[in-house]
Amino acid sequence: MEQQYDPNTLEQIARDHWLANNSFAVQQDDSREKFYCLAMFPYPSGKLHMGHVRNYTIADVIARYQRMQGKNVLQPMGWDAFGLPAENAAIKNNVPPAHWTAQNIDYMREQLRQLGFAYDWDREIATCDPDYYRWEQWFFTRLFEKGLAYKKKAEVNWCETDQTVLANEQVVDGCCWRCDNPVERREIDQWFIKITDYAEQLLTDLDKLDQWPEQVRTMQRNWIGRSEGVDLDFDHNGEALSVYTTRPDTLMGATYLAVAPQHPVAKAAAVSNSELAAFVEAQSNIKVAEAEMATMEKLGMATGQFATHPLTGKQVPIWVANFVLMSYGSGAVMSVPAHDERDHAFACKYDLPIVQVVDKAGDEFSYDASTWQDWYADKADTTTINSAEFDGLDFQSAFNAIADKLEALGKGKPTVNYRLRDWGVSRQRYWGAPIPIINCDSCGAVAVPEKDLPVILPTEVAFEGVGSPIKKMPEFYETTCPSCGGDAIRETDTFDTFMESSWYYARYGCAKNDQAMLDGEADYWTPVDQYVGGIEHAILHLLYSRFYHKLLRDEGLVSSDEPFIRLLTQGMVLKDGAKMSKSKGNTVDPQSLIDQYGADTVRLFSMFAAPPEQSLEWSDSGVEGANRFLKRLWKLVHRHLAAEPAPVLDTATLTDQQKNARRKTHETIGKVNDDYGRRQTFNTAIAAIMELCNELGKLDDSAQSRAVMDEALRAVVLMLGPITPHVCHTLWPMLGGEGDVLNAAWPVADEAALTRDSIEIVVQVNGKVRAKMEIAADTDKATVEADALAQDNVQRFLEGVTVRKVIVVPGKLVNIVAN
RNA sequence: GCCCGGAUGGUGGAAUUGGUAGACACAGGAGACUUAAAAUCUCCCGGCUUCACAGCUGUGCGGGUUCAAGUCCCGCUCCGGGCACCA
Repeated sequence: MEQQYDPNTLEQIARDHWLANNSFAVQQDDSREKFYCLAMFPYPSGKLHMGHVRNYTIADVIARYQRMQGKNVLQPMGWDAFGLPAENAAIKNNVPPAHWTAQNIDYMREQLRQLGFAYDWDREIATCDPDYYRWEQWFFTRLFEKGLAYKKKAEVNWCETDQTVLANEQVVDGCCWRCDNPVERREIDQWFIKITDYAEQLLTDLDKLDQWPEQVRTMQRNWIGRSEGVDLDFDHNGEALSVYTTRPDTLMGATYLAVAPQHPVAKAAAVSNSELAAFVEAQSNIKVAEAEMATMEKLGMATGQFATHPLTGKQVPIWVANFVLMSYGSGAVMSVPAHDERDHAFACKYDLPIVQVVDKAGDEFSYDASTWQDWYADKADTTTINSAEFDGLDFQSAFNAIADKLEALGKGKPTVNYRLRDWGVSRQRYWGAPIPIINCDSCGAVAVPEKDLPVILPTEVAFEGVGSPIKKMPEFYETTCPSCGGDAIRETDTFDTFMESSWYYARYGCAKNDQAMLDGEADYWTPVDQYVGGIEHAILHLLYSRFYHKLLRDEGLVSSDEPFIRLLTQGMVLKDGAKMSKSKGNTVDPQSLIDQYGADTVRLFSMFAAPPEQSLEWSDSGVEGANRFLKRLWKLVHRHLAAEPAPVLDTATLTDQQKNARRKTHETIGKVNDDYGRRQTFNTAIAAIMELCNELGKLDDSAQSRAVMDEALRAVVLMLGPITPHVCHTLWPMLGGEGDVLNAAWPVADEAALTRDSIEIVVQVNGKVRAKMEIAADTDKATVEADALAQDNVQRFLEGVTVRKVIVVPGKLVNIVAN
């Protein structure tokens, strides 16, 4: 054994060994329990950043740990290869997105290899590969046939100067990021998938995801936003003007209606009202993003139109309000300024009437229409007033009574509504999977037949200015209708990249199958047992994937209901308290660290610096510390092997020091196992192993001490195996381990080594620690109490006061309450 | 604006079910080894008081519950994630 720890040499040898033995390739094996461990695949942006290193190290540690538990572990890797940055790079560097992407993939694949991740590279996929996206296209045509995909008008950010659609991130302060001209909203035809048909399932199945962080489930629940309310009709010139409300109990307090600027009533009124037309027009210059809508100034204008209240028959004015969303509900709301904060602010601003219809008993609940108070919106312990026949009811009774009345009149019905909107999958961009639809003047939208799939995206393209090259390529879009054979135009929009990332996890199960999207092996591997990725994906990616999995299930392609059994959401990597970014100039390149210290040190630090779910503050000196620990470990093993071989362990003859070291070893095994498996707090597992190593360093060199050391070092190497696989691969055979450490059995704590003769008890007086005492582990409660009271320092604090109560927490502490 | 998190020494963090706040590291200080430096090893290390024993104080801020609160409850502040076309 070399005296010095030399990561560069040993890491290369370990990786060569894994490569030569194809150590991480796996097949279906029904004789063993399967474990599918997956980290969110990267966008091939150029090179790995620290966030990737952290993400993939966490997943690799879990995969290797599960493998040592004897499971058949699949851990694949691939590339989320379509997306906007490739187009930006194409414009900037004049290189086609396909080339840029391929280069990045090659570079990043090599970096992942250097980090020693246990991937089955035979299953690698890149979403820009036609062999991948052909199945996505095929599946879309299936959804189209089932009526789950449809076309409708939807708004986009439009730059008139560049004649192009902009992504939200390309709109800066309401202007185009390239030409700096104001952006406007524009309605265009787009494809949607009916995720709302699955809203209820997506909501109720969250209850099954008991191994997901509660916060993610809460976010998804809120995002889906199920509400129970009533759809009701006001009458507008003989036509029904439908609104949805969750507060039908306040219907008698509805004093006006508010409609979205795009609402037909608003548009119609604007025709003969130039002021209104100008207002509606002016409201179309805001970015298509909810945050923008919520923070902009709430503005409105009267349409001059009136609607008839369904119960009172009174005329109420119809206003256009810029905060009413056309895409939510019917694009119109009834306004009850007395009991809704936003309506109240709006009514005060525009001097609209406010009628209180809900009251609450108690002096603290006095009503003043000029000032908003939170209780106005309460639903608990309230009574209806000013509501004619509906007076004197609580929330639920009023809700039911008014809903029943509306239903009887044929003017409304109870409805369940969702905040969730259908998934818009059209993108007016080049670098994405072409939508497999042909538009024919006589037949309409026709799906590309299976035999003609995939619709291949041309890759040898030049970016001349902005706009998608395929929209200027007749050889791409000129085609014939599969239905009537006449001239037709191919769809030139491409899919949202969430379409690719919503099912890739399943495709890894049968990455090479060119006959089917998914097969039996894919069904064997799915669902993913452990999914690891950034918290920023808590809603969109994870919700779309859950939806897609149910679509795949309903197509008979998988047999499970949910794609990811256990989810670990990792925090971000920070430097100087801020997210690493090129613009801040605070990036750390993992490559130089790997070159300097080796992959094991980088992996060790990533896992040690913080628990996975928290953000991680980068520290160069911390990396050095991780490296120092590995050097110490190497030295500990070297010293052990340089001495006489250890005799057989004889637990009966151990000294107290040896017994303590051995107990520490087995306590550590127990703790580390819990930290890896249940808690997934790898930082505390590493700390415990460090503590053990510090203890072992103090052992003398007697024969039985060497036996204790031998057992302990083997346990340490096994426990560190998942985190620092290269050095453990090297040390394992030196310590007499058989085979590769990556296949070795995970250590199990010896219960017999854990017993203690004496324990330390803390003694408090009035909750403050006054003494600590060492007592026999089997001391009875009365004796513990007596011993505690007898402590000198305890007596000092009991002088002149009376003991009222003594609380004994067995094995932990005694608290003496006195005054 | 709305939804979801977070805040503990000089720094990263630990304290798992309400029971010893600061494990394990980093930085710093002192010492050993060395001609010297690096490396390595040993010791100290929240603040205040104290020769010492020990005491007081302390987990973003203000209240509360409890024998006992970093942990639970109420009200704030600041920081971060998401908000449907960044991925």
